Amino acid sequence: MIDEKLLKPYDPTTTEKRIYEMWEDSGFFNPDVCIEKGIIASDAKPYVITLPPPNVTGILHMGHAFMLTLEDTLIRYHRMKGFRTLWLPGTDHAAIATQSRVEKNISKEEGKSRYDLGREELLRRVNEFAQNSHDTILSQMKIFGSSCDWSREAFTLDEKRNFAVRTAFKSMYDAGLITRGHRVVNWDPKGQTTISDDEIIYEERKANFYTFKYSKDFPITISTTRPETKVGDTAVAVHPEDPRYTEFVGKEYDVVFCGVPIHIKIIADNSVEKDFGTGALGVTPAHSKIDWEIAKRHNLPYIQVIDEKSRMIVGDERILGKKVLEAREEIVRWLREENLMISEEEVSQNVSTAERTGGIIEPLPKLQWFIAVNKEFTIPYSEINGIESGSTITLKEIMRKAVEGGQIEILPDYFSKTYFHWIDKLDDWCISRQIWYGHRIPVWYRNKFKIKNEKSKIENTDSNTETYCGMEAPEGEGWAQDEDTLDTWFSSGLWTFSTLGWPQSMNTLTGKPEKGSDLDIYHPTDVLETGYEILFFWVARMILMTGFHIGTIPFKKVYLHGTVRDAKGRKMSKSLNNGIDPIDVADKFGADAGRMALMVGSAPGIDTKISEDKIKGYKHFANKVWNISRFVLQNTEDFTYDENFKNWTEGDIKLIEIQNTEIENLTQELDNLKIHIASDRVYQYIWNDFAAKIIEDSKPILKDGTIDEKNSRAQFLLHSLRKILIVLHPFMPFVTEELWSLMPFSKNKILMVEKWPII
RNA sequence: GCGCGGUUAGCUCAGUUGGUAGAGCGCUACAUUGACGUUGUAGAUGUCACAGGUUCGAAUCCUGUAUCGCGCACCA
Repeated sequence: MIDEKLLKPYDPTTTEKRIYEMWEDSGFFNPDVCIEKGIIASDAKPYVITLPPPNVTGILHMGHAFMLTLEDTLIRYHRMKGFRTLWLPGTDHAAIATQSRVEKNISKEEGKSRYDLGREELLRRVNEFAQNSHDTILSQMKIFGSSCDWSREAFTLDEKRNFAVRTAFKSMYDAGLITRGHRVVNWDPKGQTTISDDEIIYEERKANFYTFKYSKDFPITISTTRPETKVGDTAVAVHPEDPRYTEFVGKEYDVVFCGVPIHIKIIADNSVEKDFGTGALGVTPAHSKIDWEIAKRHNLPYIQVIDEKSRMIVGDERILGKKVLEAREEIVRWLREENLMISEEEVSQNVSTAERTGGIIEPLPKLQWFIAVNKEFTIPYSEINGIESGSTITLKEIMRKAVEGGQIEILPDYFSKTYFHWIDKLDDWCISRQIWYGHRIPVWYRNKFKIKNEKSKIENTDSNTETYCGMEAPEGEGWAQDEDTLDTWFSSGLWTFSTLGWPQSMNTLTGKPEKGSDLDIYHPTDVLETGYEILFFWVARMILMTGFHIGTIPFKKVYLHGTVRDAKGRKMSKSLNNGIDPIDVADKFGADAGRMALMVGSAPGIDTKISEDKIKGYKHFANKVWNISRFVLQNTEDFTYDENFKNWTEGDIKLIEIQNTEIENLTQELDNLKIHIASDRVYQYIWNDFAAKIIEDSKPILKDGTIDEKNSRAQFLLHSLRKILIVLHPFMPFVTEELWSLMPFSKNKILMVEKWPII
């Protein structure tokens, strides 16, 4: 008898939740359980994906749904192929992103800042928010069918990961790769923290380009878009071979610039372009990275004239205490009044803004922690091609060699060029942040160390300051821990191995993981599937961290998916209100339909457009599969499914061959990570070949055929349906699992762990 | 400035070593009360951005141009 469910159209909403709970109860998301229960062989090859942990900043969006779909499809496929398949889930504390989000809420609702609340209370609020986000995110992931091993779930800020972070920091500190130093860094006045170069977003804006002289008697004209910084100038740099200026090189001048006495030395430096502006550059060492470098080369002093709140800290009532933009106007007015202004020109320029807060970056000299990417060290153990154990290398070389040597393959491959290009230009990574939510820097100071955020000009590493880096606070009186926290990408960089038991599972003698530990079995992981926008932030940092700490690679393949856009190709955003909520999609069309709509035709690296029409099409498809199943069952009621049936007609043998080729091709495409083609292929076969042709042709055979013909065709339909449900399952897990449970050939087994057809 | 992509049917996009152009959606006509509210069959629409070159043969390889986009840097 046919189950009554099948007589009605497929209804995903009443099905999907029940199916997910059944999977979860089975325990088969955990590869170790699969081995225990004999589902997979105990010596099966592992297949591992570590989930890029979603930020606990709110809810999942369509991009997350895309990521989950691609990964779940790969995971389900490999699980069915008999791999020891692990999909390790987790969430990311996302330091600045989360804290600034909560700060924004607090400011809006209570009008308070983080300093009003204090460190402890703010952290309490952030943790509460993070917990809520986490819970929402997990339930959303389940709605999309994600078959992760929840027993191994991790959080970038939990205790185990904190232990890993402290361990990692200390060993990089001991190797001399993490250092503290005074440099011009990217200061975000809005977020009140430094950020790394990669967290800057450039916005093109119009600006005035002023050309002027410091004073009437000053011999050289200079240009700038930021006159307010000129009160901090200590030199004018010209090109050594610029005949216009050679006579002045080496001379020094004292001038009073808008009430501020400044001392300017004329220097010659190769970095100055003769043809830009006047060919002379006013050097402001404290507020420009380039100028800082020039100043270092020429032993020039630097004078900080802007503070952490973007206010002037020098001058008289005209500029002192004023915001930089106001001060700029004052100085421009003064230049005009004094007839020092030569010209004003409107130019478009890139303004540096902070990714998370939108604040305009103010370069400031600050004492911060850095990871030195160009500094040589000895790597004790290495499995990376081209890097010998015990050789002297740099972190940059680890990042380069791991990809260059072919151990890590990036898809699409042209992104490796972008990757190398980025490495070439890479500078030291500033890892300290003046925010409270995150991993506290495991360093303690005593004696002359002054807590930051005082309005002191420069904190320094005096010889009187004792510095201690360790896993725990040092013994003795008077130690104070560094107030700062680490860049969130520091902990994410450890993600593939910190989630698998590092560092506890490392054997310190061999430098390798203990035999039989998770780290030993499941690392390196197979595929890192993530968005191309975090290639540098995350992918590169994981390669760096894994190479340094365990001498190997974090993953073998990097699959970079594109950005999910709306039907018109616009990014989905709150302000445009063009976002599609993946949960609404699951409600309205079913998660299966949403998954297919995201996958089909979405090649790696290419942005993908999604519309309700496309999703609707795949809801129809789910129902089509439902109806195919009903047809097959209804028309084979007089026959019993025979697993070992041999008496095929010649016509059916041909169809089986075609079908086998089809499955072979599908398998190959999945193995080659061509998910966008594989998903379309399975759709094409089921609808156009199987439903439209084979089923139509079966009607007369089943009605008027000979006994043998009828028998063969009925068995073929049943066998085909079985295979169709299996090969469609990784893509559309819910509807296929539900149908499977209604089939005569399912034998009460779960489709999720059924064997992929071997041909 | 350095680097990387895209340009194929009305729309969204495939096209895997060079061999007479593909899919979905949409459109047109016909059929169908049906396993299918969500069906089937047939059909139309392409100088594969443009111009050269290599080749027996180019959407595919090379050179150049246009145009859209992305990354990095500069931003005195």
